[in-house]
Amino acid sequence: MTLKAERTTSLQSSAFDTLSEPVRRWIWQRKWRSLRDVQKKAIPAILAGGDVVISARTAAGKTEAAFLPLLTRHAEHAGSADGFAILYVSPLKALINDQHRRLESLCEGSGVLLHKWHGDVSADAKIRARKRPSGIVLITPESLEALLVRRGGEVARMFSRLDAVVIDELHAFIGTERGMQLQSILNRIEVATARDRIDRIGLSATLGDMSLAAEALRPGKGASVTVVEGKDEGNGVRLQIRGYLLDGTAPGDLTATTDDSGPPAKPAEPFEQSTVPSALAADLFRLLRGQSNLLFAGSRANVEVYADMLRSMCDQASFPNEFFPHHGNLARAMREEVEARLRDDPRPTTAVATTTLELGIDIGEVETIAQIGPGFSVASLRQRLGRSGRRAGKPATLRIFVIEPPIGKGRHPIDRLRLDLVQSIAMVECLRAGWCEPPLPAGLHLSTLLHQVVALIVQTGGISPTVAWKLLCERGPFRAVDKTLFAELLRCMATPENQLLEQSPEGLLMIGETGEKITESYEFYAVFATEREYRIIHDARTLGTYPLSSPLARGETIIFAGRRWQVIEIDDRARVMMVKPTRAGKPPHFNGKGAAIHDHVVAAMRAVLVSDEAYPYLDPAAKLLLDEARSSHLDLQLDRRSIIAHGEGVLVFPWVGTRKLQTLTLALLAREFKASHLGHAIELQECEAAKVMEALQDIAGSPAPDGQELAARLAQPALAKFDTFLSDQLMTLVTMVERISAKDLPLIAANALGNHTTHEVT
DNA sequence: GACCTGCTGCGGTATG
Repeated sequence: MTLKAERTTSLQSSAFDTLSEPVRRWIWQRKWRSLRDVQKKAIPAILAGGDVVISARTAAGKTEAAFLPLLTRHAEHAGSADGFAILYVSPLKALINDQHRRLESLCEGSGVLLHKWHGDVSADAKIRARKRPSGIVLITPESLEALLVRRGGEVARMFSRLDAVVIDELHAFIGTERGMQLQSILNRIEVATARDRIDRIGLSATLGDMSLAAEALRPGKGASVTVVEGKDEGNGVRLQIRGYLLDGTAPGDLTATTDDSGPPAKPAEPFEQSTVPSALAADLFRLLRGQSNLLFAGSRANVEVYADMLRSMCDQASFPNEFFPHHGNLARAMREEVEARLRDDPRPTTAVATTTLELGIDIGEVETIAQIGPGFSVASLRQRLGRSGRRAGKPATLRIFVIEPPIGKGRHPIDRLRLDLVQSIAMVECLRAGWCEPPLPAGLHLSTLLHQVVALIVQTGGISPTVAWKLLCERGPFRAVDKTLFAELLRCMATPENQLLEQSPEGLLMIGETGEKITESYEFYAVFATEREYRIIHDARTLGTYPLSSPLARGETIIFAGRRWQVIEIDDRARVMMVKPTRAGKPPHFNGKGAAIHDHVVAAMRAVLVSDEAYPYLDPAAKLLLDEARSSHLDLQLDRRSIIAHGEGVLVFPWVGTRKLQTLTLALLAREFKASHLGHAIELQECEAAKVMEALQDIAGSPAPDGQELAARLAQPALAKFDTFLSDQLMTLVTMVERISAKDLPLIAANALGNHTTHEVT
């Protein structure tokens, strides 16, 4: 059979035949042999009309799966200039630039205009698009917000002919402030154009439960969304977990360490960021050098430490460097250099990265993925794994490197349980079982609702409170906010201190003095909070940014952008730090906000400790560490109890996720225990096990509290961007709903009691 | 025990 005949056969699918002539011609020109699985499924679904979620792994052709049928639908209107036809929303400017390149020829062939629209696009290009609105717009949520706020009067004209909205990386929006804003904006567009429903197409990574993505695409009506899932066309997975101890110790020396005489041990301090076991350093160098990889180091500080270490190992061995840091505080130009080298340069390259390289930016194919420690979610483990194994016949390869504290006499039970290793195994097991974290249940999102009220007032010029509530909360995404709470929020916004809004004599909400001020600044459009930062500059080149809250002194040294520097000048007014190269350097310091591990993962950890399953993907050192963990678990009798005496105090293991652990800790603090949460356990100082059991039994047997008292104990810093405008009462309400789970408290306490009877603990 | 993302309209000056 000739090549052409072969292609004719495989392209003669019914899906292909339903596409418009220019779209089919474009596919021929690309010399595609056939449509990908996800495209064949998505085409009929999108041509039928209605909302669709398209889910498949990175690089499975989701973009074309959406645009081939959408352009077919658009064929008869092509060329008209009385409104945009398709709105594509992306969380990243870089992705808009990638997609513009991908769609250019397709749109040209179909006679459809294609507009890029984000902060780096010239005002001129935006004005031209606005004057004769037509075709496709690729835009960010923030630019879309700006368009609605600044050109409120033109919204109806620009979008009245809108056929569909495409949301890329839908999963990245779910459960976030930014996602709430996007849902609200799309709803505002539908209302402004008097359209009941404009079709939405969501492009998403595969989630454990796709109904959540459907609900995120069309809040309240998720059941009406068609979900299209692409078959995984991957080549299998190679997984390994490798164990390491800090230098001077070896795993497997358990007998010498169960001696409980002497003072009770404290858990090992978290490792100094700069401490990398020498065996781990040597293995990373040996396993990664000579090919292209991604090394996820866990934090920006660790990215710098590992990149600096591996670069100096290249130097010492007289090899050219092939390890480069990549994180959010590095200058865009430096990050793009690393991305371009991965994508286009034949030289082997390892990017040492944070989550910056998890999203869909085009970096081509890498051989292996490496990760330091268990990480924080199964979802991100899955995203990372999808970055390798895309070449024919090559499996995805992932190695997790786990560091455990050294063996010492009378180790703390927490250390003896090797929880980082156990968590790594638990996460891999969750991944293998096809589970990953669902997004958090919707919170109140009062910060973003406050923002949307201000934006809506500016967009419309004035609106009645009832209409605003119906639009934003009843029809829009802020479903958890009833009329009473909305009225309280409005009152809070109108106080003399806030002055965000005022009410006209006719009862319309109007913009207040502070409202005017904050909407004048371009900083208004984004709903997520950001830290203020210095720029770090060497020889007129910006290396990146550094938080104002971790100031450095003149003369201090720092590892940054994969090199070592000394601060020579600081300009606080201009917020600039000048640096020069030097030989010494300490790791940089960024402020993390804390991670939350899901209940399901912690339950899986306990299952790993209880079972005697041998996991084939453990290296010998990791096997020994798991043996230690299981022996310790038995030794501490944690198979039969969850409360153990330790020194002068008590340890409680409820085996629940971070949020519930935090809630139980608060409840114990409220009962005057000196409680603090520690890894996956709660430590209570200077108390007896029997007293703790009594308290837990009482909590387990009492009705769930409303959480106000517990929330009042917790610090309530303004976390979300507009929290500073909320009253104490509203802030406490947000804390109750979004940060603790009081309704589960009796169950958590019962869990912590396990199968104890009062006689078991002495 | 963490990470990431985004930005208008104007006035100034330089360049063709």
